[in-house]
Amino acid sequence: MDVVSPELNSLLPDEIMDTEAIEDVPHSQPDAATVESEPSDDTSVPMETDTPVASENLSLCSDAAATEPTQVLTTSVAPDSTLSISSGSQIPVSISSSSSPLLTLKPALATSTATTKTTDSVTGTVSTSGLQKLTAPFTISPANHQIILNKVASSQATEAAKSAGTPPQVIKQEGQKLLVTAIGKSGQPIVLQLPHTGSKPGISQASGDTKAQAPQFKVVTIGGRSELKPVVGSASNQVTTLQAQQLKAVQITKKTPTSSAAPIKFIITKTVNSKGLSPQTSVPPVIAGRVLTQNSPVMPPRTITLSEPHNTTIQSIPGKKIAISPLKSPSKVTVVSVASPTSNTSQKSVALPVNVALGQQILTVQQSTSASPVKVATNQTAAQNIKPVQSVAVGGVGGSQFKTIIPLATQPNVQQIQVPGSRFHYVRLVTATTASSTGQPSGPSTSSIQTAKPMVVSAGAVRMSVPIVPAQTMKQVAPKPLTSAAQVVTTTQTQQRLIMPATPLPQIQPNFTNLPPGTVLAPAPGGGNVGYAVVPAQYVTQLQQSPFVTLASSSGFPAPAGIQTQARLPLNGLSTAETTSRPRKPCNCTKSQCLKLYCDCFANGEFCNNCNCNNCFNNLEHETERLKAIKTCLDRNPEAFKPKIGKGKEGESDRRHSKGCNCKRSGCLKNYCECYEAKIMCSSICKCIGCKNFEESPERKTLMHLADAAEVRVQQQTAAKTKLSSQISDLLMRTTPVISSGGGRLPYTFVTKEVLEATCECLLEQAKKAEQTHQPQAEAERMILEEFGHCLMRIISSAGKAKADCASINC
DNA sequence: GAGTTTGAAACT
DNA sequence: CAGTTTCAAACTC
Repeated sequence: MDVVSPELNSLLPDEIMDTEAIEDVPHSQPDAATVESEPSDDTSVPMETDTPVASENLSLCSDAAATEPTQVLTTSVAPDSTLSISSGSQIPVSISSSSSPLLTLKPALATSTATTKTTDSVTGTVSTSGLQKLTAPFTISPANHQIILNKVASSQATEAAKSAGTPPQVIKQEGQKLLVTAIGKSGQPIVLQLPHTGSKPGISQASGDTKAQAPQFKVVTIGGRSELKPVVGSASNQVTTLQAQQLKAVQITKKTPTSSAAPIKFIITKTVNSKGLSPQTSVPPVIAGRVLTQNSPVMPPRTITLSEPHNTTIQSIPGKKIAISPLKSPSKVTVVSVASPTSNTSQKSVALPVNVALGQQILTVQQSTSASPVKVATNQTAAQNIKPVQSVAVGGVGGSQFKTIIPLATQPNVQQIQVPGSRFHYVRLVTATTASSTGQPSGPSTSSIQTAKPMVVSAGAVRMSVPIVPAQTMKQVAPKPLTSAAQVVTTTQTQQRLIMPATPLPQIQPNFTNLPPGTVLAPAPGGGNVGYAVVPAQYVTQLQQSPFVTLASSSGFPAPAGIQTQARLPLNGLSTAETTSRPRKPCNCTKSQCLKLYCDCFANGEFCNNCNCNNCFNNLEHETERLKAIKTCLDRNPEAFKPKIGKGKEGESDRRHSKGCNCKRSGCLKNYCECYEAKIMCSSICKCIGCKNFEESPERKTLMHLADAAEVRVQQQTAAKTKLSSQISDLLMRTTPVISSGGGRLPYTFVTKEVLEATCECLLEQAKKAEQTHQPQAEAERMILEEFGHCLMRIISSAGKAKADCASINC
C-alpha cells in the first residue's frame, strides 16, 4: 500500500527510512472514491464513547484523576469491518493511564463519515499528566502480529494553521490524545484518520468535507495487503496535505489474507492534545471517525478515519514525518509518541527527519521477517514538547529479543535512535523538562505537563519482557508473507546486550548495528532528563521491585501466552530460569569504571550488579558516561558487542571465535584463551602460538576428558544428593504421624533403606572422585568420611526440622 | 588472599 | 597496522 507518495517519501529522512514501508498520509481528505461505505454526514455514526461497542473494542483507559484533562476517543467501525486481529475475535485494546482517564476507541457498528463534526466519531479525554498506563490487551494471531502504539501529543492549534511552508509548529505538551487503532481482518487495511474539525486556511483541498476541517488526523492502516493500493495517500483523495494537518499515519499491511495465523499488525496511536481540552469546554474534544472501505472485493481494506475537531484552533501539521521501519516480524508492538504542534506555530509541510535532536518521540521495534511494510508519518517538534511514550515491540520470528520498558519517574520523551544498518530500532526516551515554550499554556494542560508520567504499556503488574525481532533491513522491502503463528513466543534467541541510554546526547548515536539482541528499556534514575535507558534484559530481573511498564492483556481478554510469559522466554539460549538462577559472575574492575570492554559486565551489555567493582559507572546512575563509553567502543569496533563466538563459515557447523585468539603461552588450553574458554577449538583465524587447542591435540583430549569426568561427577553427586533429600523428605512425610503421636523420634529413625542407599551413592561418588584425582588413600578416606558426615547432617537436619514442623502442626 | 600470569582491550 | 600499555580474569602458591 502506497500511502505515501514518492515525493513525500523522498522527503523523509534517511535515518528513519529503514522502515520497509513508510506511508505518508498527506492532507487528510478522505476521498469519497476511496471510501466505499461512507455514509453521509447525517448518517455518520461517529465514534462515541457511549456507543455500545461492537465485538471489537479499542479502549484507552487511564486512571488519571478526573481533574486532569483527558480525552476519550471512541471509534465506531462499520459492522462489516472487523477490528480484530484474528478473525472474528474481539480485540479490545486499551491504554490506561493511572493518572487520568484515557482514550478509548470503540469501533462502533455504524460507519462514520470523515467529517470533522465534533459530535462525530471519536471523543476522547486526554490527560497530560500523571503516569499513564497503557494496557493493550489484544488478541494476537499466532503468526505475524504487529502492534503499534502511537502516542501523539497534539495540542489544539490556537490559531488557524498557517500556509504550508511556514516554519514548523512547536509542540506543546499540554495534553495527550490517545488513539488506538487496530486490527483489520486479514487483507483489510484499516485506516484511522483523525481530522481536526477546525478549518484550515491556506490548505488547498480538492474535495471532501473533511479536507478543510481536519487539522490533525491519524491514519492507521492495519491488515491491508501490501499490494493493495492504499486508501489513503492517493493524490486525489483522502488524507493528504501534510501542511495543514498534524499527521500521523501508520499503515500496516498484512499479506496473509485470512487465516488467524496471518500476520496482524496492531497499531495504537496515542495523541496528546492538551489545548483542545480546556476544562471550560462543555463538549469534550470529539474525534470524528470514518470508516473507509477499500474497493478490494475479497479483502477490502478499510480505512477508519478519526478526525479530531479542534473547535478553537486549527492544528497545523508540519511535514514532519516519522517513518517507522518496516515490520518484518510477524508480530510487533510499537508505540509512537508524537507531540502535536502548538497552536501558534506555523504549519510546515516539509517532512522533518526524525532524530534525536528534534526530539521526536518514536519508539519502534520492528521485525524484518514479516512482510508488511509499515509507514508512519507523524508530526514532531522540539524535544521539550514531546510527551513521553513507551513502546514495546513484540517480534515474533527468530532472533527476537526481549525488551522491557520501565517507566521513569518523570515523563520521558521518546526519541528514535537511528542506527544505520542496524537491524534494530532504538528509541530513546527523554524526559521533557520544560513545558512548551510556544504554546499557550492552558490551565489544566500546563499542569498536566508537569505531572505527566510516562505511559505505561500495561496496567497489570506483570513485568513485560517482549521479544523483539530486529528489523532486517533498513531499506524498504516488500513485505514478506508471514509464515507461522506463535513465532512471537517461541523463536526468541535473546542475548543481553546493551543498547543505549536515554541520555539526551543527540551527538551520540552509536552504531548499534552490531548490537546483539536482548535489550531492555529501563529508567535512568539519576539521569536528569534521561527518560529511559536501554539496559540488558537480564538487568530487568534486577529491577523487579521497581515499577515496570507492563504490557498485559485485560482480564477478559486473554493475551497471547508469549506476551505474558515473555519473561520466561529463553535468553541467550537459556531459559530465564537458567539465566536467573545462575548468577552472573561479578566483575572486579577497579580502574576501568566498568565502562570498557575489560569489564565483562559491560562487554556483555549488562549493568553491574552485585559486583565487586570499584568506581563503577556501569549503572543507570551514570547513563551519560555509559552511553559515551558505548559509543566509544562501537566507534572503535562496531562489532564490539557482538558475540564473539559465532558460526563458522557457511557449511561449517562448529562454532568459532569471530576474531580468533592470540594466545602465546597458554597453549590455548587455559581459560586465558577465549576459544578454549568458549569450549571451542581454535580455527585458522587464530593467531595463537603453540596452540594445542585443536581436534587431534592429545593435551586437549586429556583436558576434555578430565573436564567431562569432573562434570559427570558433579552431576552424579548432585543427583545423589537430590535423591537423598527427596527420600528424606518423603520419609519424613510418612513418619510425621508417628512423630506427632509418639512425641518425637531420634534422627536415626529416618535412616531407612532408601536413605541408606542414597547415602551410599554419595559416598561412592566421593570415592570415585578421589580415585580419579589420584588422591592418596588417607585423603580418599577423609573425603568419604566428610561426605558421610554431610549425609548425616542432612538426615539429622531434616529429622529435626520435621520434628519441629510436626510440633508446630500439633500446636 | 596475595601475587603472578595471561591475553584481550586500549592506546600510541 | 604494529608495538606498547593497561586491564581484569585466570591461575598459582
